Amino acid sequence: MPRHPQHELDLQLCFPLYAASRALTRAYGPLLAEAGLTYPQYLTMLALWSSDAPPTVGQLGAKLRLDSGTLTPLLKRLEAMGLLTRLRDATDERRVVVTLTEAGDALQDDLADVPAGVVELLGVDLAQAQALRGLLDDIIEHLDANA
Amino acid sequence: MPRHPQHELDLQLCFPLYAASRALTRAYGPLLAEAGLTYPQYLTMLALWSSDAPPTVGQLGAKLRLDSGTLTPLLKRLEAMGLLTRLRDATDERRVVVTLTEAGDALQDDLADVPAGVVELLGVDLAQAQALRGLLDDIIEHLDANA
DNA sequence: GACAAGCCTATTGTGCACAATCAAATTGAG
DNA sequence: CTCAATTTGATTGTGCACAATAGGCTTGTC
Repeated sequence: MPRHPQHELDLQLCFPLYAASRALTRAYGPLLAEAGLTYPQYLTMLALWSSDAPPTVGQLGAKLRLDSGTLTPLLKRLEAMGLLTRLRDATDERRVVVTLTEAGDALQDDLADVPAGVVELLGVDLAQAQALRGLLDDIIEHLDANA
Repeated sequence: MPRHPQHELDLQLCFPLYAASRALTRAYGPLLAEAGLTYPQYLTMLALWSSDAPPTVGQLGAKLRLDSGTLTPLLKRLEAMGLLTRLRDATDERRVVVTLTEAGDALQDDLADVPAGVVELLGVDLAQAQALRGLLDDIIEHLDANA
């Protein structure tokens, strides 16, 4: 046992959060492999599918909380797959606008059945899922505010 | 908006879990940098501090749910820092036993104040923390069981 | 219209995470 | 004892994540 109770708490909170995130990534891996996507790539596509207008790399990064150092190579891979285009904004050449191709948009239909149910995959009921989401959103907001 | 409601759910559950885990890693980063540790290295040290006897790489991996491909280089870095030793088990030379050095054991005192309070860092109260832990543990178990 | 400040993306380097593969050692059946 | 199956850790290769740095673009101010 650790000599310091805070470390015990870390082992009981930080570790489960870390491990659960990786376990979910692993669980999705095989489901997404068919479409040739990794889990971060899938989350990126989700963010794009839920966007009203083609976002810039910066806007996408804000949504996913990822910086350009992570997003740029990831987006280049998705571009190489023909799922999106990366084009400089003509009106502001600092910006790179990410636009779904037809194939990128169509992919959400192919992946419609991938999460046969996240809730079943996670083994929680809807109330637990909502509670979890609420807790996680609060934590994200709190951690980012104090960053 | 996505055309498929499952994708909406993924965005509301998978993404927060993913983002919260990374936000926590980022939050610990500066605190651990003083001691020269990364967040995964810190979790590994926590696991070692809480072990009764020096574990093998495999046992440590089972505890942290990390495979040897991840643990081996991580442990080599901790060994290079003088925090632990990696020695073949004489009775079964397939096994590598990980043993804390005196410095490795002493480090937990240096880091006693690092999580000035995970709970405050996360911005949740104790009841929420326990609820979160319970949910995450269930999810980890469920995901691993169906792996 | 020139210039300083701030914004935005790319690049570089380190360190996980994991799948796939390999090699070595133990175990167990005959 | 012998050999095949299993166990166990290392190695290799791809793909995030992020800090630090650099450089280009725009904007606001004169």
